Amino acid sequence: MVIYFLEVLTTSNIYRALSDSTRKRILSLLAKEEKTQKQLVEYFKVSQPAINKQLKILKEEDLITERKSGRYRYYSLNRPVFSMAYQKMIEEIGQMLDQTLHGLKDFVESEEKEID
Amino acid sequence: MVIYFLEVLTTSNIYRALSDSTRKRILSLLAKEEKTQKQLVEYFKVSQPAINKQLKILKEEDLITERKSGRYRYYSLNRPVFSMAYQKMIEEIGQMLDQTLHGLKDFVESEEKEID
DNA sequence: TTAATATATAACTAAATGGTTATATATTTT
DNA sequence: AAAATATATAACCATTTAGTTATATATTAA
Repeated sequence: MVIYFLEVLTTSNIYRALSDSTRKRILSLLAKEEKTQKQLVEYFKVSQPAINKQLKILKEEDLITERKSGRYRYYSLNRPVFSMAYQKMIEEIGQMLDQTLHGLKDFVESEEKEID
Repeated sequence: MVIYFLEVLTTSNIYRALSDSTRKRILSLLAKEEKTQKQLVEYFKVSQPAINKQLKILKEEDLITERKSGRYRYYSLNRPVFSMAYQKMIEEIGQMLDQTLHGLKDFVESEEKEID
C-alpha cells in the first residue's frame, strides 16, 4: 500500500520566510529575474555559505525554484506557490480585520474615489 | 536642541509577529474581543509568563493595546496599526508579484466572474 | 590535466526564541 | 489585616537562527 503525504499549505512558513530581511530581499530580487547564487552573493554583503543557507530554507518552503546549468545554479521565484501563499495571507489577516478579499476590493474602490 | 525620532513604519515586524503560532492565535482572539491576560492564559496550554512574554512582544510591535482596570489588564488588537501593516504587506508582496492593490482588485473581479 | 571557479558542507559562534519554574508585586476580597 | 488572585520578573534551559571560516566537491577554462 502506498501512502501519499499531502503537504498542507500553511501561511506560517511564509511569515517566517519573510521575517528575515536577507530572505525578503532575495525573494524580491528573484521576483524580477532569475539569478545564480554567485550573483546573489555579490549583491549582498554576506558570505556565500550564508546565502546558500537562506536559499536552502527558501527551497524547503518551495518559495523558489532551482535550475542547474553547468556549474551554476539559477534561482527564481516560485510564482504559483508564492502567489498562493500571498492570497492565503491576505485572507487570513483579512478575516481578523473582518475584511474579506471582496471587502478589500470595496476598500480600494473607496480609495479611488478619494483620489478622483 | 530637541531631536525627534520618527519611527519608520515597516512591515518587517508584522511578519515576525505572525511567524509564531501563539502570537498569531493571540492576535486572532484579540481581533474578536478584548481579553485579560488571565483569559488568554486559560485559553492556551502554556504558562502565564509565556503569554506575558508574547504580549510584551506584541505590545512592543504596537500591534495590541493594553488597558488597566483593577488587577486586570485588558488587551485588544490595535486595529489602525494592524490594518496599516496589513496594507503595507499587501503592497510590498504585491509589488513582487507585479500586483498592486488595484491589480488585486482586478484579480478579485475576474474571480467573481468565474463564480458567476 | 591542471587551474580557476561555483556551489556545498562541516564545524563553530553569538544572539534570539519560546518555553519553564520560582518568586515578587499589586490589587481585591474576605 | 490576611488571604486570594492577576500580573510581572528573574533565572534558567534547549533549540533555532543567521552568520562566520575552512574545506570539499563539481564543473569549466586554459
